[in-house]
Amino acid sequence: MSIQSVAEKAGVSVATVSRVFNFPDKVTPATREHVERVAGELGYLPNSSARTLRTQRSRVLGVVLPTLLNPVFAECLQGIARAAAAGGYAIIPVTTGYQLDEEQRAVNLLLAGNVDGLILVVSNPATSAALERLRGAGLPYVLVYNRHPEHPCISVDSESAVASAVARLVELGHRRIAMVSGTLAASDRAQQRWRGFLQGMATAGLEPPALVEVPFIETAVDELTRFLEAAPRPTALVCSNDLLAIRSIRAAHLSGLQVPRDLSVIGFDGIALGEDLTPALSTVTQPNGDIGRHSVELLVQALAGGTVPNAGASLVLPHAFRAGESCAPVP
Amino acid sequence: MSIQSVAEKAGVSVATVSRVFNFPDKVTPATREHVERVAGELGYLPNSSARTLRTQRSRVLGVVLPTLLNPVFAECLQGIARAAAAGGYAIIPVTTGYQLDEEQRAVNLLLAGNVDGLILVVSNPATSAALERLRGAGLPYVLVYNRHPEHPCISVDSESAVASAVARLVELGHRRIAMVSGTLAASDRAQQRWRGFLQGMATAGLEPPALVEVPFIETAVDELTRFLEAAPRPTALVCSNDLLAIRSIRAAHLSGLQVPRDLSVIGFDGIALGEDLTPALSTVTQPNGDIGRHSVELLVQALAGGTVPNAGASLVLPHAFRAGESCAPVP
DNA sequence: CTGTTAGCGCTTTCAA
DNA sequence: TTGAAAGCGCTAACAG
Repeated sequence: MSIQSVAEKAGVSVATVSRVFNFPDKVTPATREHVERVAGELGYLPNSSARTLRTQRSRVLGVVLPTLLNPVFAECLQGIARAAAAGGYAIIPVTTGYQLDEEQRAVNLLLAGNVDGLILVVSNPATSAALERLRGAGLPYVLVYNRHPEHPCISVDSESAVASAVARLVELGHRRIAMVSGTLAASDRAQQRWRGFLQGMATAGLEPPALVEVPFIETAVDELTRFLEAAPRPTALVCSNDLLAIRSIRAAHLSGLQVPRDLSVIGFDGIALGEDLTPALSTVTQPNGDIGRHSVELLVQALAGGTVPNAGASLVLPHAFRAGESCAPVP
Repeated sequence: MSIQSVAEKAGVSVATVSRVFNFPDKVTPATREHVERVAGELGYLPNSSARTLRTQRSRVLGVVLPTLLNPVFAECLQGIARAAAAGGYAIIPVTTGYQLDEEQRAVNLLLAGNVDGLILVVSNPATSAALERLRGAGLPYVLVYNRHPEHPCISVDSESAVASAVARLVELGHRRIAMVSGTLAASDRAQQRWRGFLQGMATAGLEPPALVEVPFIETAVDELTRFLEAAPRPTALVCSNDLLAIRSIRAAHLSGLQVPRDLSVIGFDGIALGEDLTPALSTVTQPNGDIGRHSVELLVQALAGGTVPNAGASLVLPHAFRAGESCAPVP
């Protein structure tokens, strides 16, 4: 089904058919209706490759994410998908599994794939080769979750978010508070959250706190269990993300500790599922869907204006503390 | 950066450059290396739209899913993404929010988007207009999770899976067992699971059991709470999916019931997160990633052979029961 | 082994 | 308002 066949069947030129689909008002209502009817009968759909080739716009956005297995990113992608659809864009998501080489591969793939722009979360914007390459290519992009002064980023202020989470724990009487995180080196978010933690502890005048770095998510529970069984154990845990918080609660349980009675746990991310858990997860919520939505809007806006989003367009969205039930006063 | 400029700079014809990228062995090693170097210097990447237009193959697969907010589908999509990438395909996912009209819209969008094939979960294959349209279009597709004798489907035998889950509960001494499900009318999976439940109960010679239909996932907990507080309350719940099971446990908690001491709960889906909960979720696991992977492989295989997957290629993958901790004997 | 060339389906001047 | 025609970048005959 090509524009050609529609034109023939309708007895008009291909240019007219094209106009009917692209600039309906540039065509007499009569011919327009006629063409539309014929096109409908033939089940004609404009070929998007041909259109892309001609216009140099694919109306496709690439999305690079670490994984879909963490609901944070699934929620964000959902937000991206909705906003993109609303704006007439399709998306091509690629996951990297937190691996730098996959990050590269993903960007290359998308660069070769004729996407109009890219939304991505990289391990670390300051050092990402993929990001460098992307910037070099001149393709519009927006980072999500990452924060960096030289790139357009949609993020939240993790640092102060974690600091105030610590303050809450301190108010509840906690003094021995530890942080649980994935590998710091692997993620600027983890680093920011750790800094927020240090800052919160310093503000409260508390001891240099412990960091439990959990390199492999699969073994998190084992490591945490070990940590919780060593004395003196903390009375509260601040976790770098909700998945880790959930695993920490599990580890506490395996160590015979009850949350929040014996141990308070705070997560970070605000995944929807946290609210349905028992105890409901106390966490710093990020507007994951909105983060996705804004990234699309920023990109689409720039695309429409023929510009490239720059660092000045960065957005820091509001975070919040969801009280939940996994935090309690020290007895 | 076009093939043309590479050809000129390398002093060869465009055909040669094309061959270097598509059939490297059809070119002298010398020229090949030369062209590759020049292409590298120029940062040349073949334009995929032009290629698609010419070859009529986009190497893109469309994916239609209800939502990414349920980890089942996120896990499946992750499997799809991996397998697709491995096979040299990109994916365009579209979510429908369980809405029939969105299902239509998604299929139309993808049909117009030059995808080579579609992977989809529809509400009900027997009645889906979108599926009908798709079949009419002659585009290769595979259903996932759905089951229907006239379509190629990757699924598990939910019916017997639920039946045997019921049998386990019966072994544990349960007699008053209820099922918790989303709207039956909205999903063939829910219907299959309900049938499995009925069958399991019948086999055990138990009373016509209760069904708690939860139309809106947001209000699930309220409804469940009400149900659990009415007498005589069940001693066990079989839930149509893990999210519902998690909410059921929450509802039990809100009603002052402890799981599994006062109430046993079994889920369905086997989302990874279930293992990290406390109590760990007892559930019927589906190989979500594999379901995705197989759907891609089936599609890619058909695509390679120039055929269309048909109902005969359907796969029923093995399910399993993950014992977890949310089930216990009746005291 | 390499080059020439037609044409995939569409949009977009430019003329009529 | 409509049409003719060029050309987006690539692949695949076909010829050499």
